[in-house]
Amino acid sequence: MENETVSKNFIEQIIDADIKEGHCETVRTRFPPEPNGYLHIGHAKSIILNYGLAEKYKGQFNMRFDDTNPTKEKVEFVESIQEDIKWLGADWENRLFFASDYFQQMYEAAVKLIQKGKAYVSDLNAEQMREYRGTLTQPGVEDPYATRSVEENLQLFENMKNGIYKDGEKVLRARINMTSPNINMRDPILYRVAHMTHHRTGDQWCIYPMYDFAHPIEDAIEGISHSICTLEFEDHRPLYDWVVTELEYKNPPKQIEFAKLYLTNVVTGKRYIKKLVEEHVVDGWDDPRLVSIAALRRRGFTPESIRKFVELCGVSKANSSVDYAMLEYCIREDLKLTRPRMMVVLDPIKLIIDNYPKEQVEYLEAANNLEQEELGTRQIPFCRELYIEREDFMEEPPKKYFRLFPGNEVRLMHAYFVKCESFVKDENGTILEIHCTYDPETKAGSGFTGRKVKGTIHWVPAPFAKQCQVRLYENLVDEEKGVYNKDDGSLNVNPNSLSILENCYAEPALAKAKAYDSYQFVRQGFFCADAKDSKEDALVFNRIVSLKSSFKLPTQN
RNA sequence: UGGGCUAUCGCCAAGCGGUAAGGCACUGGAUUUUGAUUCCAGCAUUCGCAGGUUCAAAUCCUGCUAGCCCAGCCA
Repeated sequence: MENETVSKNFIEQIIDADIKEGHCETVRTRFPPEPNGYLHIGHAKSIILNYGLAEKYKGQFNMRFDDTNPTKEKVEFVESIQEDIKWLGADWENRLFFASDYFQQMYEAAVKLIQKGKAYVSDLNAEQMREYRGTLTQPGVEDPYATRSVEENLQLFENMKNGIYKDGEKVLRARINMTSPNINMRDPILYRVAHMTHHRTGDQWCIYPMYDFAHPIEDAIEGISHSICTLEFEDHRPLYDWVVTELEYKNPPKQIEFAKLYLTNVVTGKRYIKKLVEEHVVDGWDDPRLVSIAALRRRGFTPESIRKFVELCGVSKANSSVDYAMLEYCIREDLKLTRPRMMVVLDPIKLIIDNYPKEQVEYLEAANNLEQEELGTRQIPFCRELYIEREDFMEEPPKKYFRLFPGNEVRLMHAYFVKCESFVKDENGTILEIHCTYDPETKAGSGFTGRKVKGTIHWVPAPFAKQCQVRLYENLVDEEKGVYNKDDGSLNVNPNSLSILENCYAEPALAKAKAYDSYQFVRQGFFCADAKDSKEDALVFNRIVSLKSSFKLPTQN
């Protein structure tokens, strides 16, 4: 639609050059998670990046589970991950792969390296391995088993595969350079022994390839052109290239690294979230205050808003933390013209229209979205007793308060002008009810232009309103103190991250809200029916995000 | 103290030797049946710092400084 010229990110520039120079004919990307947890907003960046690149270059996007370590993986996660990616809209068509499907090829690749004299079996245990590896500043020392013959290595490796050895007893190492300044090149381990049942291959294998060996092979087998990963793998690139070169793949994939997406004031650490779940601070991994894909979905974020957000953030190699306000902007932007704007009173106070006949009810037609006519209209019953927002009335208003106060007239949205005549207080000074008179001539849609009124407030007809629960959210962690406690590294949890309002009143049309249905509640924000807890006769709404507001009550001093 | 990477507005981010895009946030002002939206205007003489090359440098060179990553038989 819009033809704004968006500058290309550095990855697109690399791809352009690769195509121009003939390094690759088609673009093929992949998203390769290990099924060991739930996906979060950071993964969304990678998914959308990889999928988007495939789309832009008319290539293909593969889904691949990097399941090379059975000690950490669960089928539960291979399911939730697929669900989340589908929801985000990244379509892998029929290309769903598992690294474990390539175990035989990886085994053969290892044999090939042994035959080339590029790999050997070592008996060093983990501790010795660490000692021989050296440190960041000291070079490593040659493995005493590095001199074994090809024949012996072949036999030993086969024994490893056949389950002759216990876990940790032997490993297969690449023969590269023990004195490399890059620790990853100091004869990295290619295969380890693990007598463990794999969630897909069962007990077929008792040796499993390491990431650095497996990943380039997976990419090469699938014909990936650009293997995009995060910055911490930069030091692994020489090894990645070593593997595809030694294995002599014809059009080897190219690894490109980008910076992860961090959001300000959110919790992403797995162990922190685990603790929050265990301590019941949050209601599971999909608690709406979290930023897992499941949590964002439950909160009411849309795939479009997440995609927009990732696009807005851009891609670079600079570590950065994106302001949460950017995410809020994206969801407001998506919902503002696509969702009905309804009236819900969160903190009710009764308003009685003294000059409106007691038993009378009239049905007012209201546009669902004044900026989007296609969204249609609805009928709202109007009668003598209404609820309005407690904060929309003040006995003694400050300057520039243009809501209800004694003697002032406001517009009831979609209805009439009402003027405050009196109010009732109890002995504690709490306002119990407000009495108004209405002017029949000011009916909405009547074309009345006799006078203007500065304030418009929302309302709900008391006898017809649906009582519901509304959940308001703030950051899970304290914005002032920072996410982590400086002393012990614990989380600075915000005690007000969740407010549950039980006594809210929604206009009748909201009774049909189903799981994930979202709306604008006029003057309050965007809300979504909670997928877990909202029931037909016990509605629960999550506030996705508030509306922006430049209104501030002057603080008394 | 080895190696790799990064530094452009409060937060992201373009820029690729010809004189600082854009978005978010923020600040005015107009319109408004949401103090929302929309609209219009403002928002880096300066690119981590210091030198150098050049008619010309955020872009090239040199030297610093700061931050991130690497010593799993994790990915």
